[in-house]
Amino acid sequence: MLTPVPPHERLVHKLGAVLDLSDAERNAIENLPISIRSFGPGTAVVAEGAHPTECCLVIDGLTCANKTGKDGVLQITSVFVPGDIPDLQSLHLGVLDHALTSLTKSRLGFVSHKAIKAFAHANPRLGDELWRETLVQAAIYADWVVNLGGRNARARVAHLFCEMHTRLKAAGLDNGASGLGLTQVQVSEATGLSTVHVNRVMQGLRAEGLVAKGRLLTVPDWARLAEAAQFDPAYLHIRRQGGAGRNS
Amino acid sequence: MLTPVPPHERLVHKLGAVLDLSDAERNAIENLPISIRSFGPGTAVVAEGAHPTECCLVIDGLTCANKTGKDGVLQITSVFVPGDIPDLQSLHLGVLDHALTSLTKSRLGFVSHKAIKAFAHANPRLGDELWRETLVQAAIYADWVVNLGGRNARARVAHLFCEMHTRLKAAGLDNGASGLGLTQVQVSEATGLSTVHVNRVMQGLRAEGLVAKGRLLTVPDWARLAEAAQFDPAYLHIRRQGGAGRNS
DNA sequence: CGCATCATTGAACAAAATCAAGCGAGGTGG
DNA sequence: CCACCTCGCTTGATTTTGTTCAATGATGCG
Repeated sequence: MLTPVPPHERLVHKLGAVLDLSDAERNAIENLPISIRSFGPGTAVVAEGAHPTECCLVIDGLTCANKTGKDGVLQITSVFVPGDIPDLQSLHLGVLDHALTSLTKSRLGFVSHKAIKAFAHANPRLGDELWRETLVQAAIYADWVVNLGGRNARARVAHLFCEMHTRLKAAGLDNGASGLGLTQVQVSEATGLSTVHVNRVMQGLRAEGLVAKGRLLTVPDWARLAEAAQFDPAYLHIRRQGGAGRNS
Repeated sequence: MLTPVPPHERLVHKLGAVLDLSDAERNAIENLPISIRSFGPGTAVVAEGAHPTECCLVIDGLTCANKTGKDGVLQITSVFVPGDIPDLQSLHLGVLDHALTSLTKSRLGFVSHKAIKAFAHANPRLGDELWRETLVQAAIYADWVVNLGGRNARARVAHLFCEMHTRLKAAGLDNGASGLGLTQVQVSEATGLSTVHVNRVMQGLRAEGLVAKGRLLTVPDWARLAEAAQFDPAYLHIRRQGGAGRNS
């Protein structure tokens, strides 16, 4: 199911989407010591409150950041696609104030903080780009605030799909990539809705022909879905590489 | 109403709360060229989509980041207290993907990107600290996602108050500081609730003795308010200086 | 086959939005 | 100084949206 992508490929793609990599830079990326671990769906990767000594790179599958309220309510705050580095912030903040959990069967790569720091120092352009990633991450959080605070259930769900679709595409995984796809429970945790309601909303979206049945990720009519979601990809700060999420 | 605080004082306090400033560093801060502008409540400071060439420092009053949906719904994504630099991200991201609006009568300081970059370069420790600020900002966004997605109206409003209280305290403005305080409309825009409902929720909180009448910001019973809000200040990443928000 | 996970359904219920006024304090202009 | 207007707060009635509870199908896998 998961094609064995060389882990460094993800980084090269990610950083190369913004910068023209020199041979030296490409080399530096490929020499990063990455240790790979596989996770089943719904498995804890890093716990809330941990003080990680390594950063984690998504290679295959989806991983999320989530927080658990004392009342046990789980809220997913962000979803990460291949090429993302979910806990980059811990590099400079020390603590991780949210948990990291795999959503699907996934492969993650781990790089020691030490190695990343050395890497960033030796390749300032790439180091800056990693920094920039944390800012983009923040922009995504901000948009989630808008999504949860300002939109109704239908738009929320549609917006999540739009974002995922656009980011996956930017990551070079145009939908085709099988194995991806969230359960309705996961969608509900990300949108702050009940499972039951997510189910009904999705039936609605399907009836309208905005999403396809099998497993999400297939978008029959991008324009109408984006419309329903009031989706404006600006906040993703994607530069070149598939641009801003045109059509499916 | 607004005591004329020397603008650099805010930065010294902010950065000094985390680092022991050397004389040279203190000097560098005080030599930053800051131009001050005053804004009435509810005034646009920077528009969404702008490409700012200067960063903006909150000196007095409250300022917020907000986005407007195409349907005209306004969502506040973050509130900034004196000492904060709301658009620090634009320094590296170029675009500002949200608007900046003053919530109360406020004084803001503007520093050119050029000056900040030179400053950060000349004072690496302080530059890093500015970077760190953007990460903390991201952590706050993430917590807002939890607040909007996972909590009911009462807890949402209470949580906002807890956050404001804690941040104001950390900024050295223990409540006493008059002139601060949000309207119920603004609270509703920040919590994603209707104005009417915010009103009712606040009446409830007052009846429970969790907040005082006059104008928010006075917290009669911090422990119970924090309890109602499920407030855990860890995400604010405040180090020393009033610690983590003990009692009012 | 039998278990586990995910999707779906219906009915009753709760939470919050909406609509539509009214109130009260502060500020402005006549 | 008072009338008037605006802005923010408050209220009640009603409707919408989403939740909860409790099952029941489906699908896939060992």
